[in-house]
Amino acid sequence: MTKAERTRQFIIEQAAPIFNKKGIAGTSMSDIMEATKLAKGGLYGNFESKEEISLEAYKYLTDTLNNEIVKSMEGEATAKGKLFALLNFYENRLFKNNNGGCPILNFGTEADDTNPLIKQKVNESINRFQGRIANIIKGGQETGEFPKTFDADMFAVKMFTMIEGAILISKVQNNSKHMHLVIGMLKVEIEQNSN
Amino acid sequence: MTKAERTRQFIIEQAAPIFNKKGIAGTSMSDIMEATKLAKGGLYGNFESKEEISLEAYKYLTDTLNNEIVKSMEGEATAKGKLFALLNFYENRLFKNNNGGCPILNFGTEADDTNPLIKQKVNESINRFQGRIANIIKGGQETGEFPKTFDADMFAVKMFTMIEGAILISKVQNNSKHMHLVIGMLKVEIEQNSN
DNA sequence: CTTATAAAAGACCGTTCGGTCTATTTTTTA
DNA sequence: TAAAAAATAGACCGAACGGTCTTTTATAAG
Repeated sequence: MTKAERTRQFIIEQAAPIFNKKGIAGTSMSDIMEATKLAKGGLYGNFESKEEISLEAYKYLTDTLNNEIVKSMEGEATAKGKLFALLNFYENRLFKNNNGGCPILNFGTEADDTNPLIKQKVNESINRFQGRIANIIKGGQETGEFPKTFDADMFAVKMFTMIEGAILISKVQNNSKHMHLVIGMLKVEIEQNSN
Repeated sequence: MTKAERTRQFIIEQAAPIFNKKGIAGTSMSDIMEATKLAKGGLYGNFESKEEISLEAYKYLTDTLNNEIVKSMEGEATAKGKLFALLNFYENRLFKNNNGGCPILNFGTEADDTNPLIKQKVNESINRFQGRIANIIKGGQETGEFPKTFDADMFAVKMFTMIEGAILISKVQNNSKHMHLVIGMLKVEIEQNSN
């Protein structure tokens, strides 16, 4: 890893939570200069533009989230165990590290009417996250954990939308009350659909 | 209504969809000048700052949404009829008028880490919308439409979070597929909980 | 250790930002 | 319709914006 590669990665990691909190339009290059303690030359020597940094920041945020999710499900042998681990992860992570919440929610709402490139990336993230949930359920149907009548794709939509909605409410209300309620409801529904 | 009052209202109405699409940070006074065909003096003669316009724009967006919802439920005699009307409203409105989607979602995600005043207003909106759903269900329990075992507050949370999540996905994916799925699931659940 | 190369500093650029203020126009009142 | 009052135009302001470019500093190779 060359010096430039390390610096580039460092900039992305420092900028990511700022973009996630303040948005792309709301984040200035001087915000990133301050966070990284780098001057203009340090930033523009490693990136073409603010837009490029924001795109890399989004990728970094979702990749990190992805890795954390995979890790949280490690060691879970059953489909139900994986789903519960995933739900526990969302329930606990929300206010753990103060990095601005869900990047899909933050970047998605900003980009949908303004930024086609980011919008496309968010679209891919949504498909990946929802697909993961559906695949866990389908896996559970293979092993007989869940009945075939349990609609995996539909439940994935329900789970994903409820979690994102709960993140919105929890962030605005500064507490995890609604997140807890939502996670609780989802767990009940999974239990009810278990063999 | 004086001239100034009319102009003020006109500015709010023209600015509202811009803020809803581009966000507060992403909207400039020149955007509003262009939309209203007014010069600086016309805007600052009626408002203190951009922040004041954005606040009034948010109030206008949510008030309008509120009125449309009330109107959509007019003539519905039953609790179930009201809930279905509300669901149909969300299902149909999403891409009808291209005004940027749900202001609670848009302003909430932007304001949660940056703008305490707007954040507080969004918080109130969430309570109002959720409270309305819960009250409809509780009304239906009074008349015997719904069993007492139907948890009104919990279902209100579920309905609200699923709708907001579906708006996010639908906007990012440029189609109503997920909104239709979510509305369908919610209707099924209401039916299942009907006497 | 010297030298070629790579990376970062920071002065500088034009533009746009939110906002002010006076001159002018429009509206209202008498 | 004339005068007073209210409302808007638009020139102007300093600051901050994203971005460029030359100089300086740090790294890496011989």
